[in-house]
Amino acid sequence: MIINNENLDIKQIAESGQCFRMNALEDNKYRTVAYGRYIELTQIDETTVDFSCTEEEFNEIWKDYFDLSYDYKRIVDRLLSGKDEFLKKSADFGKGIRILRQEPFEALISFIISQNKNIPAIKTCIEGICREYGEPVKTPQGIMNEYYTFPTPEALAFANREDLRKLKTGYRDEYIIQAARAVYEGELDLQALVESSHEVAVEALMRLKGVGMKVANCVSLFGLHHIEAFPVDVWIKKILDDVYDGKFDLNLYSGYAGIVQQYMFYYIRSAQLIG
DNA sequence: GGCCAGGGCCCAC
DNA sequence: GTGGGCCATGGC
Repeated sequence: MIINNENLDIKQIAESGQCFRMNALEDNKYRTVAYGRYIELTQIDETTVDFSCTEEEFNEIWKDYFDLSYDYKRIVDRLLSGKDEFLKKSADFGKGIRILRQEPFEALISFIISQNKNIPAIKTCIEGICREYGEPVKTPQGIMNEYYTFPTPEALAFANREDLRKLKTGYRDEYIIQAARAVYEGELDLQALVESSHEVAVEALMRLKGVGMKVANCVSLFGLHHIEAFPVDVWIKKILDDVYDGKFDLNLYSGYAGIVQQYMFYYIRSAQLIG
C-alpha cells in the first residue's frame, strides 16, 4: 500500500518521542505494533511510504493512526512564513512528523512509565511489559511470537508489584496498577475523554496518582488526540527558558500547540545529538 | 562512575 | 503556587 504525502517521515515520527514501540529494522524501514496489528513501514523517498498491509487494513487502522486526514502542510507553512526563527527551523527540520492516534490506554501507561526516564529506558520497560502481559500478534498468516500487543487494562489491573519491578518500572509500579484498575473498573473512561475537551481530560487524568501536569498533557496529546495540548518536559522547559527567555506566547498557536511542541522537541533533541 | 532522564509526591513556606 | 528532597533504575 503506497502512500504519498508531503508530511510523512517515518524516521522522524519514530524518533519524535511520542511513541515507544516504533523501531528501525534497517535504514528507512521501521516496524511497529498498534491496535493489535503489526506493520512494516518503508520510506521510499521523502514523500512516499510503503505500508505493509492491505488497502482494507490501511483504511481501517493505519490511515487514522498516522492522522493522514489532517493537513500538516498548512501548519508547517504557517510556521515557515512566520517571524519566529526557532520555530521556522524546527518546522522545516521536522516537517514529516505527525501526531499519531495511539491507543489511549497505551499512551496513559507509557507516559506514566516515562517519568524521570530517558527514551531508550522507556522503550525497554514497555517492551518487557508487552512481552509479559500482552498477547502475541495475530496476522492472517498466523501468530507472530516475537511481537506482542500492548496489554489490556484488565491484564495490568491484576499484575503485582514485584513482577512489574522485574520489568524495570521502579517506583512507578503502583502507579501503573492503579491506573489500569481505574480504567478496568470504569472509574476512568478514556473513550469519554477523547470526546471531551482537553481541559476536562487533563483534570480527570491528574486525579490518578503518578499523573501530573506533564504526563496528563502527553496522554491528552498522544492518546486522546487533543492537539492543543502542550506538554512541558525538561527539554521544552529548556527551550522556553533559553530560547524565549520565559516569554513564549502559547496563544499564538492555540488549537494546534501540540504539533508545534513536537517540532520544537524533535529539533532541540536532534540538534544536541541525543538518541 | 557520576549525571541525567518526555516527573510526581509530599511537605514546608 | 513555588521550592526543595526524595523516589528506582537504566543509558550514556
